[in-house]
Amino acid sequence: MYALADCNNFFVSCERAFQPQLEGRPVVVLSNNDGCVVARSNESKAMGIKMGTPFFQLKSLVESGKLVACSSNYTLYGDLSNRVMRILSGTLPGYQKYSIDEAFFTLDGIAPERYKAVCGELVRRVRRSTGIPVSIGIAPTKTLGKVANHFAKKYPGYRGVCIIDSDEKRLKALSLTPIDDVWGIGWRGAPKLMAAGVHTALDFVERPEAWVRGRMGITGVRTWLELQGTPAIADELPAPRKSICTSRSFAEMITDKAELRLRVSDFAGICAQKLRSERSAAVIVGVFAHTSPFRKDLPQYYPYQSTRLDKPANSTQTIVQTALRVLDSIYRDGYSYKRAGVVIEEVVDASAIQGLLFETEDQIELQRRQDEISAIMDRVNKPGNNLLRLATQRPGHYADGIRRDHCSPLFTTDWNDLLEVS
DNA sequence: TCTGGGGTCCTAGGACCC
DNA sequence: TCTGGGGTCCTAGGACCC
Repeated sequence: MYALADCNNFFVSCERAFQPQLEGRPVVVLSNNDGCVVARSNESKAMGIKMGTPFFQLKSLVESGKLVACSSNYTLYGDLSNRVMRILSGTLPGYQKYSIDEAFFTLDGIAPERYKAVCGELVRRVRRSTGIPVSIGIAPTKTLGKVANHFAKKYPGYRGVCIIDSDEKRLKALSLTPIDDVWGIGWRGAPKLMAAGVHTALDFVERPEAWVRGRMGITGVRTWLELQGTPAIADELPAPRKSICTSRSFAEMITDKAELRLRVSDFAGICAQKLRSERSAAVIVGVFAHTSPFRKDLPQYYPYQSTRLDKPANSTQTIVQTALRVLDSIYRDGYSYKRAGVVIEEVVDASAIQGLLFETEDQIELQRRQDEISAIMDRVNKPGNNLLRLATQRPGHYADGIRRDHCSPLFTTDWNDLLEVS
């Protein structure tokens, strides 16, 4: 059996953990630049506020006190996520992190009659220790675990834990689950299914496999199997990432090449840091820059280009230099850039890099020095600051240039700022 | 005026091989 | 007049997840 633990309204719950006055009030958390809604409390969901709503459409609600809006504070959320996951994985076996706020577990070694008691106690302990409400769904497949989790969240009677462990419960749950709530059925697929008369998860599993295969391919069949109770989604080993991307929208449009180079340097520097933190190296470095798709009155430009390194690397200097070279080749004057990013497209194990056939002593020595400098940067810099940086990078906090007018303090990780001051 | 960021997997079609 | 069959690999785009 699988257990899926999922934090309720996670970003909102993180804000509430340190601002209890937000409890019971309609709250939303906004994306970077206070752009749009990325998390909602139950109260703001009940007001009809949708995921992705642009913040400017909600300003009057906030100004009249009917809604509280928080800028996103990912340093805080990341820290609370670690605390929650530590507690969960200390008790349940088979930990597989799925996202910042949810993880799958297996229940191997726990007697089935104790599932409810063990998970119920865990829900209470996470709440008590971190302030974060979490729900647990238990079922024979991951997709059914998601279904069970929905019920655990929606109905207080479950006290945070819902189990699907019989065919009777499974079919009852599927009949009560709208097809667009099913994990794996996206916003494009759901309308098509509904047009074909499939409105609930039960309608879906009653269709023949060939019907599903023809319309939705192999991924649809997997979801179909999982809903029958047959596992079809593998347990992923914690594989290293295959690509890494650091990108941001800008608070203001950028029309100046020098300014754009500073931003791209920052993004490349963060990519290099991420690579080193997981002992990986980059083979392909790509850069994109976008104009705003919402400004139909301005000329649009969406270039992306990448380049292959002679030898995989993860030093800040190499990644930044390479990214800037790519930027120089795609940059065109006369456009207002709203967003840019650096993408590492091929990630390899840093401990197994092959040397070049005709590499000179000088090249080897240069790389050794760059790696040493990067190692020092990693020791001094903490997530969210770049105290030690290249001259092509911007001074200051990584969040500079990102609008966040409603940001909470770094309640749990304020030592970053203390270090910066010292 | 104002609209996020970071991933994975699958598929179809083209290029290439024999 | 008549023009094969069977593979692999790569890529771009679509779909999905949070």
